Amino acid sequence: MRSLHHPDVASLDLATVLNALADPVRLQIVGQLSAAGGVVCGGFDVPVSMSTLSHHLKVLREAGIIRVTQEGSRRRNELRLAEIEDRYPGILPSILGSVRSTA
Amino acid sequence: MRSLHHPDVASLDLATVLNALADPVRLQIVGQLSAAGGVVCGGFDVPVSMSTLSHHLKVLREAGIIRVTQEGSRRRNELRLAEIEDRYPGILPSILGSVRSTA
DNA sequence: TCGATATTTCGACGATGATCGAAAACATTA
DNA sequence: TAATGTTTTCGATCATCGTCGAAATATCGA
Repeated sequence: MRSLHHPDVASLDLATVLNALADPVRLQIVGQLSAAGGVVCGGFDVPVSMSTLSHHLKVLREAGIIRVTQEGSRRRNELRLAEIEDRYPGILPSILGSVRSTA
Repeated sequence: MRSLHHPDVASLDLATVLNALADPVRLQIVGQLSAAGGVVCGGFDVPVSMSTLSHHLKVLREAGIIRVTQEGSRRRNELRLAEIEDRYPGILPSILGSVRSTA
């Protein structure tokens, strides 16, 4: 398979990161990833088609928020929690906290 | 003058708030508001025209991030720091911290 | 009231984005 | 290799967004 590109932490852009999180569906996705410990694959509970979900996961990956790894015939998505915390301290935890209390 | 609408804290939407912050120019604006203690009016240092700046301020206001008050012939813009902190704890401080260290 | 200053609104334009279904690509197993 | 299940890509559509200049609105001072 074609290797997936994950931006280095140092090259992350704050506006890009925030933009990736500024969508209801993507907030659901990161919320579910956070709740499931980042182990969920394609079993997200989102109100969009599979192709649209794939698009959102790509946005999150290219923004540096999630890491995608092949696992058999599926793909595992996990939050890059520690890395983003290193670059933008506090942002992801506070958003995840609000996501979980709101959704 | 027509009274400016400011959404109540309880009616804020997380995706809307994040979307309002997910723009380079608007990040500059909130960064300057934070640095100036939220007292700056139309004297922002941004690389866009006056009408575009006005548009960005409207987006921030309608998202609930800033409060705009008339002050003579000018308008004062200030961050709704405490209110947003009450609704979404940690988000704005962490973003402001990253904005100031990046910009 | 008139003029100057500050800000917003009004089109308009080009770019980006969310969405879908269908088709293609990939990985596993028979 | 063929069949199956999972995910992505493609092409298209419709909506939203950032930007500008010009015109309109609002406020203050002479």
